[in-house]
Amino acid sequence: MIKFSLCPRYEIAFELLGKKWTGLIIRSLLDGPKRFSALSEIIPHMSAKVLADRFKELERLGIIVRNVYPETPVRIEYCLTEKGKALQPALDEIQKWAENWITLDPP
Amino acid sequence: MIKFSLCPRYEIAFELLGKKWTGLIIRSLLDGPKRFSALSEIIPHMSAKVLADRFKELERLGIIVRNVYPETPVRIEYCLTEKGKALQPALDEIQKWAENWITLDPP
DNA sequence: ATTATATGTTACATAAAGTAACTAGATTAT
DNA sequence: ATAATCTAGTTACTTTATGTAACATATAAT
Repeated sequence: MIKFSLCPRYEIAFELLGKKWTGLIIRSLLDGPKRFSALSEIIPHMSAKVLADRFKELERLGIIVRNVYPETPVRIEYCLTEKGKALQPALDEIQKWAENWITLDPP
Repeated sequence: MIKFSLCPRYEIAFELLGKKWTGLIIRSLLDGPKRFSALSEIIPHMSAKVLADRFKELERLGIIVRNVYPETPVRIEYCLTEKGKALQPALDEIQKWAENWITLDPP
């Protein structure tokens, strides 16, 4: 009997996207480079601790780069790489799905 | 100043996909209905506890249905709804991204 | 020296996931 | 009748991930 199994690359992709906040961080950065404080405002329920963790992991995986501008006060921007930008079609499809199938609770 | 913010439906979509194992479970079910033990074999590192939790949540969200066949021994199948099947394009794009950008460690 | 600002870090608390043993209900074997 | 088997979970307990709020560091302006 042939056993169905998942693609290992797909599994690795979901080690990333299957973590809380990651999909929101990357989508925010598709809009353009952003700094730490800006991301914190865009995703207010995410703690600074987790944002720092995610930035480190995304940088390690080559999905974002950290750019330091020694102004005053210092400005640090996080920017998607080609690998990161290449996630846009996938995240756009999730957006489409959400618009078609998610109903918001009435306020 | 206009503040960039994320689509609430997209955020809800990632409350789902941003949980460990969810993306793998749904992708497996796109292949056809499957039972508890089959999923456990397809995703061997996932515990039965979490699989039971995910099945309950996915059913609550209307993404899967649980079908009971009173054979002997009992057979229970989990099957994607239209809402669940509609995730296929998104997961296919993640698959494409993974094939283009994820390199596997050499064995 | 004091203040201000951005970018984080740290210590501690709670929630989520992992592990391994166990349960329930329905056959089937002894 | 009792024990063994099978699927589909559950339970008690441990470990990991995330949340919270206070603190640290670097730079420059006052």
